[in-house]
Amino acid sequence: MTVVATRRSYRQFCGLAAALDVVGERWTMLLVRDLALGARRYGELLEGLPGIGEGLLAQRLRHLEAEGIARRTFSQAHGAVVYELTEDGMALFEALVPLTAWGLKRVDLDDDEGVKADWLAVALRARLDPLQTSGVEERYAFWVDDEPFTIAVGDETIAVERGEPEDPALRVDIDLDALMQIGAGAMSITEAREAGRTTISGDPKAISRYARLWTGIRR
Amino acid sequence: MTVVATRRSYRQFCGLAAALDVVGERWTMLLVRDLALGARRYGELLEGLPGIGEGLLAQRLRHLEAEGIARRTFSQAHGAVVYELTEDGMALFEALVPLTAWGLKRVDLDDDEGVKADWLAVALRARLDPLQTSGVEERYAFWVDDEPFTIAVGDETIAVERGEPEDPALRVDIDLDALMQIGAGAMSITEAREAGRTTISGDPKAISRYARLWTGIRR
DNA sequence: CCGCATCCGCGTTGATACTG
DNA sequence: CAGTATCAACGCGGATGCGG
Repeated sequence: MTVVATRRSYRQFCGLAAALDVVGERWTMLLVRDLALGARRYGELLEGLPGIGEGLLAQRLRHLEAEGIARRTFSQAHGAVVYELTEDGMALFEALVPLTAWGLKRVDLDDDEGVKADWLAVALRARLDPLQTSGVEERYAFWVDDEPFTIAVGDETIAVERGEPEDPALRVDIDLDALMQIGAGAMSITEAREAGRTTISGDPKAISRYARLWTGIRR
Repeated sequence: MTVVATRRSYRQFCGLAAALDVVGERWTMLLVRDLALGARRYGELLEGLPGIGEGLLAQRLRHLEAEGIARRTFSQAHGAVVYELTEDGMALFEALVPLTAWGLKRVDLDDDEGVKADWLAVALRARLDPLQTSGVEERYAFWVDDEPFTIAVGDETIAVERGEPEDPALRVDIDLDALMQIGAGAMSITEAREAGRTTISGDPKAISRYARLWTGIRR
């Protein structure tokens, strides 16, 4: 018979240790990252985490469910079972953004094996500062190659999702390689613009509000 | 001979994955946390991370060194080799603060009787610097909610134990939540005082000696 | 004692095969 | 497609050893 799974715990009276007791094991935080961009099916998650064992993914999902971080629901849109973050799971993702920003400096540009637009959306979110929002509720269309993303801005909140927004206040187009180089600090936005790698179109005031969101980027 | 250790990597173009490639393995983030409180000796780190294998600690330290997160130096003050964070290591610690804050909500306040108090004593001890002792032998009463601790100070020695001291030189009162927030950097001691979350009473000179013991804490 | 290196037993992980 | 079962390989924790 199976023995009771004695989860390994740091058992320290500390917020960081408590967080790591819950999401410190391999793949768990990346799973939260993938779910942060929207509801995902089991197969989509597998695809987004190359190298994870199938059994391990099932185990991690059950754990996130038990901890109230993710939720298993039936999606009309997908016509199938999907996993999505709870409110607390979203709060966790927000808490991971600074760590993501720190790690961005260490991304290996020459290792584009397995580049995915989704991961860039996360990187995108890590570079936008919710405190710079103007309070205006609006959405920006952000196209990376032929992949559309929505940047939804509200009062001190920013969400980045896959898909095209309705009624966008502006539209940004950029190719994947340029975005990678900008994110890693290897190219400035101005250089990308001059090289025709990116364009912005829309209401100038919206562009001004949008530009203010960016942090830690060479203009 | 042993084979070259092929470090396991997520190999994803993503800031979070890159960060976890560096500090995602077991104990590593907690090690950064402990180093963030000031330079520490090998033995002190071992004491602050109960359960870590001794060999593993050495391995993690070498890794943090190679990644430019920690530095191995000789400390005049300690009279021994110590490890300390680099500037980039400090930036990493800052990036962990929101995750710590998220995890604080999950710290089990109603943990089994002794466990809570024992870990509290360890956490307390980790933030006091024996080298800052004045040489005066005295004891401080440290009350967390309704739980009394004794901080016994001698000549470059500090011991923290459960229970109420005889003849204390001063008395500190603080509520558990405030103490954890201070430890996580989410609150300064001054803020806690102004909010009436903590009080110190006793001989002003003893208070001055006591205050000097604290390291790596926002006042 | 302190600061590690080495070895061993076991739990966790990764890849493949299998089932409804 | 959404998982489960199985097993080999790896990471980890504990004990031991060893020079300073």
